[in-house]
Amino acid sequence: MSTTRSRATMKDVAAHAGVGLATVSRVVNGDPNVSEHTRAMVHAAIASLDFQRNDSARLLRQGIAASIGVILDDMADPFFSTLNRAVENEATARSTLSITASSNNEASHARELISALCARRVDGLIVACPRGIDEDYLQKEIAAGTPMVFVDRAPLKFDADTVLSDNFGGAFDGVTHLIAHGHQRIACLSDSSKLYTVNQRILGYRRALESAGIPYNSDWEHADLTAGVSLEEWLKKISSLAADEQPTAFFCTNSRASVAVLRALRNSEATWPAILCFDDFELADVIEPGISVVAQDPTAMGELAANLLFERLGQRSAKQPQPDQQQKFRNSVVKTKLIPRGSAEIVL
Amino acid sequence: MSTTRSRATMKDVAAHAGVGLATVSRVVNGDPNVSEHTRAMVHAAIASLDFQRNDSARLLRQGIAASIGVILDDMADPFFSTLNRAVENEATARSTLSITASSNNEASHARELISALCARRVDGLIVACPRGIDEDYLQKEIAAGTPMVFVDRAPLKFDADTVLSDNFGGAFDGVTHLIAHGHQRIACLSDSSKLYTVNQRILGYRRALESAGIPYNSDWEHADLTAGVSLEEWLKKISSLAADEQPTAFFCTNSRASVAVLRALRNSEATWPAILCFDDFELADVIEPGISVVAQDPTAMGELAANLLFERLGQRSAKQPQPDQQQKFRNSVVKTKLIPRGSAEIVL
DNA sequence: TTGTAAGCGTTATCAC
DNA sequence: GTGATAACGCTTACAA
Repeated sequence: MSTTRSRATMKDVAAHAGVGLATVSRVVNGDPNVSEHTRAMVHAAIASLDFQRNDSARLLRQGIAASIGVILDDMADPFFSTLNRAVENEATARSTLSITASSNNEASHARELISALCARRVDGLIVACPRGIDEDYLQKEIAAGTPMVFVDRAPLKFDADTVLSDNFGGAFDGVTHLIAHGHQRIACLSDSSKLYTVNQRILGYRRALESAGIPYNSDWEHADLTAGVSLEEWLKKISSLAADEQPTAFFCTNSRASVAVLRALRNSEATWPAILCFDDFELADVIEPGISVVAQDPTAMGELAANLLFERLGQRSAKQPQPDQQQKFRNSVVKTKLIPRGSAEIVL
Repeated sequence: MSTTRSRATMKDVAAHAGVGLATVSRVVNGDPNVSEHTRAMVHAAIASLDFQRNDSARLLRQGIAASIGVILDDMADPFFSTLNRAVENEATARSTLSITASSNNEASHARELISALCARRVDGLIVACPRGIDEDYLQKEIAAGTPMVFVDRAPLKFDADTVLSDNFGGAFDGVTHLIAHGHQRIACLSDSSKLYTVNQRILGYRRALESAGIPYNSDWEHADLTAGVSLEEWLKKISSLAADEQPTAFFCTNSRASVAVLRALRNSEATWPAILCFDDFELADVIEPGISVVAQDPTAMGELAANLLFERLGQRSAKQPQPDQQQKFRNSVVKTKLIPRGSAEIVL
């Protein structure tokens, strides 16, 4: 009952039970080749010493970590936390620990996290890699034996396993949906055009306009809510246009943009245009009118990524397979889904 | 450039550089007692072999993990993800890895996670412990040498370090705020009354009524949105009352309840009562009217918990301190903050 | 069935 | 300065 200085080891258990170290190990691991008697002795010793096997020592010996790293932008973002949850589930199902870290989408921070996890010899990594990260470094770690699956964004300089959303297609379909509801003047509002995903969605937006034969107007593409013309100013500018010059619909390319736009509209006098947002968010159906969205499927993405990673881990531990087999990377694209809730189906 | 079978070890580096193993260790750890020449040789070998120190081996030897575990209900919940982020920051500042896991607020799952992390000998744990968890087990692990700090909810059977929100006080102040705005008939809507936090808030609600001399009406306390009378039915029942019998204000005791209530109101014909929600949420200010909330401070909670834990870890590694000093647990209560946004300031 | 001993990749304590 | 060598706590041949 007194404060134990430190946890009991197998050696302690062995001594206490008057048996050899290996026997304790056998008992702990359920090896059948132990007599009933000794097994009982060992169990008694284990109980009386509150022994619990030290997994890090075991794993060191076995040369595996039984853990994977998951590096995403921000766990507070529902998209990433849902994706992470899916990975966590897959990992748990394989008795593997998933170690999560938020990079804040900063290249240097992500690199540090990856480095820290590789130093601990995690078996593999699932990474949403920030723009500008040192890709040579990533490649080096992969070559050194830590497989990585990239989610949401792919590295630019080299081929790898990837799981991405259908950003382009989703945006295309969404904007086409707006067009189908009679909109011709459609604005495109983005958080930061520097993000890969946002960029793809902008391209999808442009292509949809193009396909419908609608002229492109660069004034309607507000690319960065933080720099240049602020969203409020932009809204004011738009409102001051003649009625038949104003956009009748807004396409928001990510949830940050969506929130900013909704907040700005809420605080302005402007009549609400039709709105379609890329990425679903809680309460989207509670706002009046319900916000129509192009929903991603982070759960599917997480599952796919995890399965891909564990497949790699499996074939790594197997006898060296055909050397070129190793190089075949898989690139999955997960479909998005348009969810109409009213806001995009308005005809002005 | 060929696929390295496995990562280089210090032994490999030593051989490659033609020096002893210990020397490599010295170089890697920046020990000054190494000649310039050998240092250069070793660095060359390290570079050519792409050597990276195996931290798990190092940590095993040093008997520490340089990592802590964080077990919370659900990382997708903004309250917990924000709390976790604060812990993560504190840990990073101490070169410590924080390993996060979601218990889903299930006792058995939480126990498994705690067990898995203790088996890996994390240095300590920050836990939001689910109701019904085996507290004897927790106590055993703590006694065995893994300090734990409990956040959001405290264990019932034993004393420990805790960091809690001022659930009672926050609810009391919130409901008092409603009363100050002329409300007398105030309903209290909860997700599940089985949650400790929700219970405290319900008690705060009752006490506020009592303090104001307002009679308590058990019909207005809808304790469980999932069981018994569904929220929709309850709303209908309430609406059918005479106008001067209906509650004029709703107090929602957690964010799940808030969302459910807002959604139900949105889909009903009822005129909106005054609304006050415990726990802030994104878009609370975008909904019309802006939702007033009693905001918690998960960042402060995470910081406090982490600091408490690291303090314990510090005094553990120090020479055995006064044995009774060890037993003084700290119980912090973090204040909440009332944020009026309009919904609670309505006078019907 | 059981014990001894050699690792896993480090760090730490010695000698030299 | 430098290099053996013994830990750390475990698994796993290999003997007995």
